[in-house]
Amino acid sequence: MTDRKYHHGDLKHALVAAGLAILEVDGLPGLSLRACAARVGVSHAAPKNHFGSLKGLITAIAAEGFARHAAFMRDGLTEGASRRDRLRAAMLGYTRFAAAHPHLFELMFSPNYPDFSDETLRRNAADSYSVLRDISTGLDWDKAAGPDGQVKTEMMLWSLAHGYALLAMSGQFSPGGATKAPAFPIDQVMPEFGYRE
Amino acid sequence: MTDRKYHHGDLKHALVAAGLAILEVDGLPGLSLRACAARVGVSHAAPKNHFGSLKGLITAIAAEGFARHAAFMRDGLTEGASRRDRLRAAMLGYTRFAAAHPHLFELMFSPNYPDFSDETLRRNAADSYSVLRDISTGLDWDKAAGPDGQVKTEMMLWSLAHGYALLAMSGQFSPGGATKAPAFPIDQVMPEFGYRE
DNA sequence: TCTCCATATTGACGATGTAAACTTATCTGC
DNA sequence: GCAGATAAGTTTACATCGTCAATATGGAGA
Repeated sequence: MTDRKYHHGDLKHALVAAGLAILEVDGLPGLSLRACAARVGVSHAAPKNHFGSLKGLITAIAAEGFARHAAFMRDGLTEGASRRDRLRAAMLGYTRFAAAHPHLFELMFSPNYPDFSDETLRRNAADSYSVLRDISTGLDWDKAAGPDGQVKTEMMLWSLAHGYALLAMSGQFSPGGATKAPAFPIDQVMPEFGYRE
Repeated sequence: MTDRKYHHGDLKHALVAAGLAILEVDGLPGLSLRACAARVGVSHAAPKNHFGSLKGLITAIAAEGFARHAAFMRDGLTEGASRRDRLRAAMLGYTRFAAAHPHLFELMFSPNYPDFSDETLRRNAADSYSVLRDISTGLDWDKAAGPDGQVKTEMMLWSLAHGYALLAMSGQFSPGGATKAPAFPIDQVMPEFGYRE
């Protein structure tokens, strides 16, 4: 059992971890199959056996990203808090995740990179979406009338969080420079709702 | 004066036009310096003289994209209509542009590709933003109190439009498939405002 | 122990962005 | 009108990337 085995043992997870680490440091342009393989200490063609192509690896990374995204949002939700506070906490979690991991966030929602028909990716993305969905049930606002009010409320909250996250990320809310934080966090840019407890 | 001149004459604009055309057909992955050069009928290194690098060409394409984006939004704004209608028209214009030119829209807001410190890009983006800004002045809603109410209103509207556009574009609002249109257009997912005419 | 097969390696190919050296046409000053 | 300067395009070359085919390795089951 040498330090450098021919069979890695858990190359699949190791490559995803390497990809996540590369994203944090070099961003999307630095993410390549060869770079991930090199970081794990494996030949450049090894990833092909586990993920068919670059798209496959990126899809796996995106799936892991959605899992972390959901966990990030759930982190601020203490069960006892009011509905109002929990909704705000989830929205803040959404945007804070994007600010903390901008490149991963961009990869997750980039129409080109991941394969959105992948089963685990769909499941993790749906789970992440369900955090906002669960909290937004029964919110009262002017568009929430009729059988589609729930869907419309979800669409609005998700759009708001997603748009804010991306625009803040690309520096559009801070004309002085992309590194500066936006003037107001998202909970100061949300409409008020009536909360049926 | 042959048909095939050594000096193209207007290569800079021709390359941007070629890039836009390639985007419509092949999307972002098909956009490359060499592909644009080939489409114009010029050697693969010719673009280097006008744009320093791929980032330079992409920045020019994004700037043109913002100009078209602003025009798209302004198209629905008839001067006589009510403020309420104009706001809705601008929001619909925002999302419809993204639906009509998804790859260009993605390029415009991708944090990696364009150089957001470029002067014309900043100017065109600011002009595009000003369409929403102008319409949203003086809207009454619960967060619009105080000296920052105007900024918060702009941030909310922009975030809402942008998030909706991106999520709809990547098929997140239509679980059946990315090609299907979302169930509700954005004007049915917006909060109501008080309008000070 | 022997065989099968998933796993990893090596080498190669075409495509891409970029750089440097070179060529061609247009412009400028006389 | 002409000669040098300069802008605009070409050619060649190189490193890197994703992908493929052929090969090597070692563990699992008989």
